[in-house]
Amino acid sequence: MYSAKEAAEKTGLSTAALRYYEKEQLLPQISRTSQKYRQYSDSDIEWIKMVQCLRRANVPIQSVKKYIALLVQGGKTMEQRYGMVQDYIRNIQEQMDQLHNALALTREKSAFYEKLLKEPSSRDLTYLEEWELFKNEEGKEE
Amino acid sequence: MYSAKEAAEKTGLSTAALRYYEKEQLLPQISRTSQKYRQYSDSDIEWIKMVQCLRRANVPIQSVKKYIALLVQGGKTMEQRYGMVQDYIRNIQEQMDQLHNALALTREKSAFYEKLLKEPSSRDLTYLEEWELFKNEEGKEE
DNA sequence: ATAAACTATGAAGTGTGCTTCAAGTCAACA
DNA sequence: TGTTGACTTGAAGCACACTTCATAGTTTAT
Repeated sequence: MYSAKEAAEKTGLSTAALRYYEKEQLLPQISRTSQKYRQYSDSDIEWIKMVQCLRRANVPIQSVKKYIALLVQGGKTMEQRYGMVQDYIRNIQEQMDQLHNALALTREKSAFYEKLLKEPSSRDLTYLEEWELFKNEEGKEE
Repeated sequence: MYSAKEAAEKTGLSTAALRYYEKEQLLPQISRTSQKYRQYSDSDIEWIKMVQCLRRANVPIQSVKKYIALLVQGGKTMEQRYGMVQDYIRNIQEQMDQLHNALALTREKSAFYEKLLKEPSSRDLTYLEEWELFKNEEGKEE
């Protein structure tokens, strides 16, 4: 069993965030010592890590809450949960697509700068000139 | 040249968002018709799309603003901009890692549900049982 | 035994990124 | 001519995800 502080250290969340998650019902019942202090079990920590994993994929707290509510309701909600998980997967894939595009753009920019930084003459480019040059570079790729 | 509404349609942003971006100095000077209405050029639209690309990669507005301010200052800030782009790249890669993890988790969950949904007996699982089963499944993967 | 450190609670505050509102101007059509 | 409809502005409002604060009780170390 872990204290609030230990749980925070183990998960990388603040104790305030852990309390917030609990209040928002993203966590199962966290047991208490002598009716006062929270005690996080290993299983609680695991659960929190799962929530964190979803949160890092930008799943809204309300959605996680809904998923967990269904989970607690048990087996009869399995189809619904399956549906939610499918939505998560689609959403994550879409985000990866966007990141993929942004990575391509920034890598092109990076390569562009690397090239220009080798030519001292390019130091006097105005932003309009740079923009035009960059757009031409982009065009070349395909 | 495009009106506010047309620019909004072309970019998928609202006219209010376009004005907000302009106010926050994420866009170059947008020209005006007869001292009043905005006119977006093709080049403006391109610029907006670049901003959108960065925004979709969760680059904060203040960071885009800073990058653009450097860009306008010209060639002498090229190293700084190069540095910013490197940071963007690292950040995007980190986000992709997180999404990768979340995708793995959700795909496992999905596969788990697909298996369970084939067995009518599993309909009566409590969430604790499901959780245990799922954690065991996870362990198996490696 | 008392200070330092930790925990509790509810309520209020914060930062980000827009959206919505209020109040007015401008252009075009019926 | 007047009434839509698109545009303008600044200001206020909102959703989200926490964080911080004020206040108070508990535990631990010296």
